[in-house]
Amino acid sequence: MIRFFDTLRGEVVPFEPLVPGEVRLYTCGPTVYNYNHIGNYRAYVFEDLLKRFLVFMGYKVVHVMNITDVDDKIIRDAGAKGVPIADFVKVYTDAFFEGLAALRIAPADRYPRATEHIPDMVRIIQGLLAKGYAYRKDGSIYFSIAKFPGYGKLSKIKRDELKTTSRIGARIEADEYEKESAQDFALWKAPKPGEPSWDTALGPGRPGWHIECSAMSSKYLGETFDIHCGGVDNIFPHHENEIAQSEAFSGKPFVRNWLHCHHLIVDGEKMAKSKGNQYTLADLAARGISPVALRFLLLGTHYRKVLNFTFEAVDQAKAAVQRIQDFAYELDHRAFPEGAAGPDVSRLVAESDRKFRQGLSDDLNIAAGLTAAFELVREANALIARNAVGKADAEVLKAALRSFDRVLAVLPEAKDETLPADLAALIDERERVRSARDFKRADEIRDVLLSRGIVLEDTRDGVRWKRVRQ
RNA sequence: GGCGCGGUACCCAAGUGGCUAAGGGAGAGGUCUGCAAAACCUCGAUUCGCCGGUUCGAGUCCGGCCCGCGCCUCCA
Repeated sequence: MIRFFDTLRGEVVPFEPLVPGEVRLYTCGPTVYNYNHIGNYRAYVFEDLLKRFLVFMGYKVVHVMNITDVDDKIIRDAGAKGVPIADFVKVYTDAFFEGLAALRIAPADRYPRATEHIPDMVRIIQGLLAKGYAYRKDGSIYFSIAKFPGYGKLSKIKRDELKTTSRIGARIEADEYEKESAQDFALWKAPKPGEPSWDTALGPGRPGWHIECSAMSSKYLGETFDIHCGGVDNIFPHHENEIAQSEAFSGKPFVRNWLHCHHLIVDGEKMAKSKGNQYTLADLAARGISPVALRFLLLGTHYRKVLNFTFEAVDQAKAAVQRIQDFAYELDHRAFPEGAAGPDVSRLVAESDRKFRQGLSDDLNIAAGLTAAFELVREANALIARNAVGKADAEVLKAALRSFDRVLAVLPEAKDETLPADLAALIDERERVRSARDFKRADEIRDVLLSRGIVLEDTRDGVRWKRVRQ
């Protein structure tokens, strides 16, 4: 049985999708006004783990992730640069998708854009007006949270405390706003000069932030769907407001399971532009950090815990990934004796598979999952060292490792990589001088290859090479 | 002030009442090797932020305290 922590209920609960065997998943995507930093990607990697695990467990997953391509910051920053919004947004949207691919995040089924769903949002806002949940004020339309009794149920905030419990220094004076209540939020914003505006049945203007997710999730996943994810910072106000809008409009429960990922900090401190620790993938690439090592690092801390990013932890993640990759390499390249699969390997594979499933089924306990995966690696290596693994065993182990990797996604994609001719020639030369016992020259060649990212291993079956990332 | 997460070996990180406190990294010793690499074997917390309490028994439950971090109107 799979169990997840549900933010709304505040406890770990059995996971039961609305339609057996199928999971409808909505994950909050980026607002494309800047390059994503590793904190953003932590959330996406967590969602990838969730989705890959569900697929691994046999579910069909329909995954939708929004792209917010109109909002205050986009308008502000595009304006400051003097760039058309469409061009401005494209740069960061493209970078976002590159980042997903680099981190081996399995693509969603759809990436709906806010600007392409204005009519869907208008329809919901019209409905909310008709039902009395929304009101007009100076060309804008607001949602009245007083009309929605369940307001605050996700974030555990009591409506009457909202006014007084705001962070010190950030209190909101009701009269600064043109709303009936300071806590009401905008569904539709009146047009302003220089801002994008749509002419709709509501009048001219642009959508508020929250309404897009209500519109696009219900359009593609239904008015009630299984899982909605995001960072903890989205709990309030974003997801709280989504619930209010969606449930007020449809009269049905919006989401069955809310999963929120905690934040990433760097060297024990919150990321901040002023601290210069808001790393992007490009920043890390410039330091020679491979995306797969980063993926493993982001994956390795349970999603409901704060992840402390350090460069030491990156090195450790890299070493751990290397261990798994080396094991796969061994299975692919070692000359195993002929023979049928033996009971030791079968038992090992069955046991680690059981632990892997059981671990991740427990609210995505990734540590338990990784323990199972490393158990397979360690025990199989021990059997190999004792010469107890035949060809058929190796195939069974390979299949098991590939199976885990459907979730972890850290193994090299394609093999059969060919070595540049000059490097291949060097390896041949080294073999010649080695048999002539000219070890000085042999070691020189090894150093040359290492500087090109190639490690040589002399085995009983001959020399072999592999690539290492710096 | 409200809501929430966490303090377990040098580092990362499981474990939520009971066999010898997972796993990974780093480290030490050994096997193998021309030397390496990889792999394997061995070692590594009498102890789980601190103080009380409950219990035959607590890292695990209860109370108190200390420390770190996050969210509280648009930041994943």
